Amino acid sequence: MGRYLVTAAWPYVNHVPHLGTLIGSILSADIYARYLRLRGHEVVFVSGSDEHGTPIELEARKKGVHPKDLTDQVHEYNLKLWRAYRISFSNYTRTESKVHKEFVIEFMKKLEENGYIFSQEEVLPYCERDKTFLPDRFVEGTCPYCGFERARGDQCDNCGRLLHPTELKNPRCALCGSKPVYKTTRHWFIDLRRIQDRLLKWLRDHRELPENVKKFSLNWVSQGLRPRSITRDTSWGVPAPFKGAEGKTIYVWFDALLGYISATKEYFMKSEGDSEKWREWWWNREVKTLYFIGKDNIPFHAIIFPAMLMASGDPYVLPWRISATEYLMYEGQQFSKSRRIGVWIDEALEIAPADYWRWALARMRPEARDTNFTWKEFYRIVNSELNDDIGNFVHRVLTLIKNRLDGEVPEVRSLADEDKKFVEMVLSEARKAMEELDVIKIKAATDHILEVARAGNRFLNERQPWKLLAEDEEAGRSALYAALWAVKTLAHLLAPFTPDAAERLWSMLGMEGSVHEAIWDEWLDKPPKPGSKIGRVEPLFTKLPANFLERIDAVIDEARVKAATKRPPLIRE
RNA sequence: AGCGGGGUAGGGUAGCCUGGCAGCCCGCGGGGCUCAUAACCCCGAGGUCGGUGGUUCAAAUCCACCCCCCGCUACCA
Repeated sequence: MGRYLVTAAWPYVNHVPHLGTLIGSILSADIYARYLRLRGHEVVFVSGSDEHGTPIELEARKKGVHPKDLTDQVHEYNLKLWRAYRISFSNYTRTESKVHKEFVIEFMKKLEENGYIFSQEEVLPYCERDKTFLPDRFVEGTCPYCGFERARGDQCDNCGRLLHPTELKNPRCALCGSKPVYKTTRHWFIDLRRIQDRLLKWLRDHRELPENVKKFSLNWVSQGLRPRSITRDTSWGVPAPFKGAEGKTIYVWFDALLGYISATKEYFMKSEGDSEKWREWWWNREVKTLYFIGKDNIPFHAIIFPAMLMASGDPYVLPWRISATEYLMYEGQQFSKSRRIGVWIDEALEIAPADYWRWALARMRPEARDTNFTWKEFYRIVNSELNDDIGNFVHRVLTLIKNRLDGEVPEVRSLADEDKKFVEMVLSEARKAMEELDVIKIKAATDHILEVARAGNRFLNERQPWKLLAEDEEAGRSALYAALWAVKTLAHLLAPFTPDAAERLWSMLGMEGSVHEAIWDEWLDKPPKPGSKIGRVEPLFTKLPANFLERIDAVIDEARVKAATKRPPLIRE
């Protein structure tokens, strides 16, 4: 038994998360956290709302409210959504929490004490009308290379050239359109150069990082790290604790990354009233830490975060595994809040239950390349995989036992050879699912779950227990017992993926307790208990209506309307 | 432009590290079964493995160059 700290990237709460955010970090992490618990490990699973930063400040300003009003509402709403999606957080907190802010301040002071912080003057674009410094991408203008009129200060979206805001012709503030001026300001930097060698060695020797993360990071670090600014001229955020930095805040990324630690601290404070216990997890080399993120986040988790931990001088455990997904596309396009492309996770729940989304998104998890979410694929996964393959197999077996054996799990002296062979095959698929999960191949694991159901269907067709029972009762009972064993195996395997359905199946099987507490290492090989009574049998899943795809536009519209009424006022459209 | 990832039947994917008849799911065509949620099972058709060149007895797999998609490039998060 080990200790695992599972983390999911913190959603940025300028809006409700979309499906890509869900599978990219939080749902993947949840499936994994559930899996680890089912393997008997001690798990702390944390995440939280990422609240600071310019985009939220501006969004709030646009709505005429304080940023905290906005993030209060979105945070509370997201909490409800995570519950609805059965995300099994130990703690889902926020960057505005007291524990977090204090932690960040202490941590930053430590970096300064250790000599990793220095300050330097910079000349940055400033909007006098909005009274704010503008991040590069908030300066718009005409691209000096291709003439595109809506080029951003960091990059031209038309020709792809990297730009600097001073290069833009007719520069203007992206918010109000007025011409920015340049003002001198002082910022504080973390000197990553001093950690470069340690970081390089750590990356090189790392055996658990996936290829894509490792290569990318090694390459980046070997090219030489530069100091990185960690303060911003804004009041929205964690106050920068450095001497002379009054009125400035910590750059949102550095604050958010430390949330993994502060969330753990807060968890033990809340659950055990212990404000020191977090160190048993973070200052402990035996603890394995996992990070579930999207591919755009690799540098922050594989370079900057470990660098910060090293620079602290404290014995922090460095990332053990970082699972970076590619992107989920929506019908061939990027999800986009501003262009209203995609489905948001509250809207999704108005279309299908959480279990269906959890399974479908796991099946579409972009593990190797960007993956396209299509309604056609969603429909196929729900109707043909969940219902036809899994749900119907379960239903076949349970109704047979209900109708032919009085709903009682049969006593079988010894399984017939072909039944034994089938059970062995089922258990071997379960082991394969575990092997895939052990290396965080979540999608591949679901293949083995489906294979159990498919093999089960094949087995029923071949053995025809309904016929056997009439010809040779003992043989029929043996076959049904084997089939039931497969159903029980499915209940275990489905638990991390479709927790509600797995639990319902568990009780249909007449099992006691919760499937989520049945540790696989102890339970998976256990045969169904003869004599126990099958509970009320009902379909595990139901299909999406046959005309679902035809009327998908209407379905989405209805879902949007319904979801909108439940949203807090500041994010209602 | 540089760096990382990816391109495999109509769609979704495995295989690539370590070369040996290109595997699986959906869809499609045909058949079977009747326990079950109009389900399930079997058989079949469908591939210039992004392109070109090379190494090799043999290349999806190794090498070189090129094309396309995504991400990052240090002030979006």
